[in-house]
Amino acid sequence: MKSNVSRSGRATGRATLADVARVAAVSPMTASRALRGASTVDAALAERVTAAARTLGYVPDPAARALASHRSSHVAVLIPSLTNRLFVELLEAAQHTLRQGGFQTLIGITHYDPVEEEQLVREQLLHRPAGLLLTGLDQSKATRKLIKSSETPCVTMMEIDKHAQAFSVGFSQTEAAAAMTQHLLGRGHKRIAFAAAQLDARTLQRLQGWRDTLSACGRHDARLEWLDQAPSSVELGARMFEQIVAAKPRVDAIFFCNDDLAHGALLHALRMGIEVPGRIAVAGFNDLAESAQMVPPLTTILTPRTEVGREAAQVLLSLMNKQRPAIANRDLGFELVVRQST
Amino acid sequence: MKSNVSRSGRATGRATLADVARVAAVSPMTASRALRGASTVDAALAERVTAAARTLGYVPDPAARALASHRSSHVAVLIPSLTNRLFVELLEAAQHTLRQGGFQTLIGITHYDPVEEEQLVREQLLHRPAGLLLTGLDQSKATRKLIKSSETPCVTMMEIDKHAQAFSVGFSQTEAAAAMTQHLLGRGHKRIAFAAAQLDARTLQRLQGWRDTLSACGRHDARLEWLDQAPSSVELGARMFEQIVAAKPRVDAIFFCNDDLAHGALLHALRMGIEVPGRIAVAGFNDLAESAQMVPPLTTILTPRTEVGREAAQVLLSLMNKQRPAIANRDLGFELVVRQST
DNA sequence: CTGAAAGCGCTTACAG
DNA sequence: CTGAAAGCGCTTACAG
Repeated sequence: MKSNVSRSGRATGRATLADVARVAAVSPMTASRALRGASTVDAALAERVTAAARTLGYVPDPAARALASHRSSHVAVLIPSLTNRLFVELLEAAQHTLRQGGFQTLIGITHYDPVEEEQLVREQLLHRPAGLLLTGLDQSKATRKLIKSSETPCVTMMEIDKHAQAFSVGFSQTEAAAAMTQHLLGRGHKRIAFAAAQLDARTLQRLQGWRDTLSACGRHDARLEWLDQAPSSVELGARMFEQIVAAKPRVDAIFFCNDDLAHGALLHALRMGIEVPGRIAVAGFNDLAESAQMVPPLTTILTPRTEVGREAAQVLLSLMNKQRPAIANRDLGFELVVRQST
Repeated sequence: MKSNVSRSGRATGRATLADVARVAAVSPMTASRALRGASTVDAALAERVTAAARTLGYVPDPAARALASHRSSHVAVLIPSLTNRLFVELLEAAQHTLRQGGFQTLIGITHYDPVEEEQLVREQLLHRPAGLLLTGLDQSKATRKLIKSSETPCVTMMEIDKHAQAFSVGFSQTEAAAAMTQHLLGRGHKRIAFAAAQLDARTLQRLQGWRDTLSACGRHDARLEWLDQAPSSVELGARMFEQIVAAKPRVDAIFFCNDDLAHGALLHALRMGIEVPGRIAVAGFNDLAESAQMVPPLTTILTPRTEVGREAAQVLLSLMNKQRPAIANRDLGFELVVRQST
């Protein structure tokens, strides 16, 4: 069969669409259409084409396709960080689903910075990605405009766009934080602090959920907002715990904006011999793998990041396939996981 | 300036090389060469070309370049897993360096399986990546052949290829494990177990380092090899710790093949009220961020994964630039970090 | 050192 | 429903 494959000076030796067409005795156009599953092709011809492609081991050249169609088989996934495991799991799920759909995943790290995000989107757009997966809804105006004018399908992950300006898959960060705060109140805690790092948009939404819930029952105290712009880490959680305990001795519960910080707090409590939850309760957010193993096991919010990554990729897949998804904004919810730390 | 940009029916509106050439009053070939930094171009002409490109905001079309040159601006990075943070840090460092070199990073997950790796390499090669970054040295014969015959530059990460069949950047897993075992012996521990999960090539090399060191002083006992093929996790570490303590009460130190397992062990010791290192010592491997925060802080091996990712990308960058790196195999070493758990 | 020609392998746009 | 022509925007290979 190799003899059917053209081999001019600059060719690669791989079977081309022209080879397939020749073997199937149709024009390259018909072969192209048949291989892309166009319904306008006669069934018998399509059959011959796919058979020929199979025999020749034909694989379309992505570069040629991209050049002619102005669309690649790459999807760019932009996440804030790879240090936070939340985003790693998001990326992993998205990558898996995209691969099954026949797309390659390009990664970009925004470092939680809308300006860097804009820069990355600009770069990616030059490569004409088939689609874009972004994290959160805090894109700059320029970013949105770039995407819109490029007509590149785009889905955002982790938050819900209530105004439905974009396709989004996520859950309500505010409601999740409110649910945790409500749980702490239900446990009888009176002075509930909120400790957060990084202070990205989602963290601030969690702060809002905590504020709203406590305000509603007259328990909000702005002095119990413990905010630090530094990146989140186990070590920072330990430090925050120590500071809060020292500065606000009457605080009886701390709601950390994520599990990493809460892990640090639990470990430091162990080190200082402070009883959790007896003396002070500790809650987290995300439910990372370690949280159930902590001493004591951590009460937290289970966030559906794997489902978010998968669903977002699925929605993007249908958009890239020129189909409008039924729901522009998918709310995947969250789950309060009560363990022994509260 | 927009008026200089060609706009036929199918064009994108972006400035093309032909536009640049026209403005610079040279041929497209000279423009092409000048923009790629070819030294064979007259300095004055090159200057005119770059000026024209700047004025027009010219950006080369990656698809066209790939189609004509059979080489894309993508580098595929294949790692075993995104669950193990070691590889995430490796990926992050490589991605960062590649981006600075003007390349985009495509990710592929092998799930520790040479067959899946082969499949991924095959797929990636169809897209004609500019280069390949692989993890470890346990590629299948077919994988090596595919890469070789495609003439794609390739660098492996994490291990050192002593036989120099490939370009590699890493360190000796065996020696690192030997150093830890030696440390435990030096602390006076007599019955040192080795507990491992996943059992990939690198884990087995660590096992070997432990075996060799103990055999050398007549202390090797095969019954103290606690091996489990399951993926590594904090939870599994806790379970292994419990099992070893129950089954082998005279074991006075456990060397876990990675920090995740060791974290689980330390947490479980806390839960069971077993004193570490008094009753039994615990050591890990990798030095993840949490290790210093554990109770007690974990003794472990600091592995240079960030440096490995960066250096490997750097070596690949020079290979893609047709330069041979000075050293085919870079040994980046490791560091024994002694804390309170041993 | 520079350039005219041809080609990479597809798809768009238009006819029929 | 099918196809001949042209084109996407670069680079290779060859001349000069």
